[in-house]
Amino acid sequence: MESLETLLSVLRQNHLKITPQRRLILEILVDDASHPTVDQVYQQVITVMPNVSRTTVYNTLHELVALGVLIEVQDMGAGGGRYDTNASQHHHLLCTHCHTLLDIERDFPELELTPVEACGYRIARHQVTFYGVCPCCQQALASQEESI
Amino acid sequence: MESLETLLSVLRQNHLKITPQRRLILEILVDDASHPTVDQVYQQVITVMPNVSRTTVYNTLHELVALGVLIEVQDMGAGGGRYDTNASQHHHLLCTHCHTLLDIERDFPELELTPVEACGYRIARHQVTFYGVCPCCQQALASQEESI
DNA sequence: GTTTATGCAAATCATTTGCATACGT
DNA sequence: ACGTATGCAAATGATTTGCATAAAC
Repeated sequence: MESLETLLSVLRQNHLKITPQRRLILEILVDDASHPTVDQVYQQVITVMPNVSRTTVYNTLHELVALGVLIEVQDMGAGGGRYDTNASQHHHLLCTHCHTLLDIERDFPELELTPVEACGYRIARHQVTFYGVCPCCQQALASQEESI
Repeated sequence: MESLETLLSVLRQNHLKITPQRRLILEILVDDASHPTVDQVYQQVITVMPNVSRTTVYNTLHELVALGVLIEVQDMGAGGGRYDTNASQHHHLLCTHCHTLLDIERDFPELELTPVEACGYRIARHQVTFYGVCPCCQQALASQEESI
């Protein structure tokens, strides 16, 4: 996880202005490891600065993705993309029912494509997503079946 | 890849009616391994049956996903989900610039989470996505830098 | 002082919903 | 005949865009 100072210095290096809104959004992202959606970030933002617009949240998140310090995570089934400040190589475990997303901090260095498989692509990284049902939803599904 | 007959029999087994629209959508999916978007399927559909509505395409794709014969594929950056008839275990190689998506037919059976890592999740499958830049976009990016 | 960011409102794009009609079984 | 699927139009929801004002450098 990046520190707030690291993120701020990335902004400075790229000649982006450090506004109170951006600083707040960065603080939220650093503190929130739960892969928040744009709206979840926005809701946290307006509890502190009620006048910040969604546009600013979108702008800032897009800039951070372009700078490579934020990663966009896909969550099919739940509307809207999610964001992850953890730019280090890590992987995901997704509950296909409630869409809870856990980080898997282990690396899988053995995952390499052969040159033939890579088809000339210059490969930058890889991401593993495990799909399953979390303990909560296992219970919910079990009791659902009982009631049939 | 499933054959058209296999898909039709899945529909029959689930008491879904075989309408001309559904049959056409299935034919298109079987023939198109390029992970089409909903809209790309729709565009192909209306070249043959111009009156088919987007609603019907959405309905059919959702039903096929529910039946497990279609898989929804993530593609961040390009608007709209994409669909993959190849229900077998396989992985993806995505160009982060043009969003071309290739199938990697190799399996990675060594990818297993320890019980501790799985946190009680009942894991059903895993999916590896390699991110990189395709040969086309490598050229485009290189000539872009020259012109600076 | 210059450049960039913000916030608003309107526009856009993908997807969903409600419902009357048409069709497959 | 029955029940489901279709197609339309309208609703929704997320994201993007244009632009005048405000703020950071």
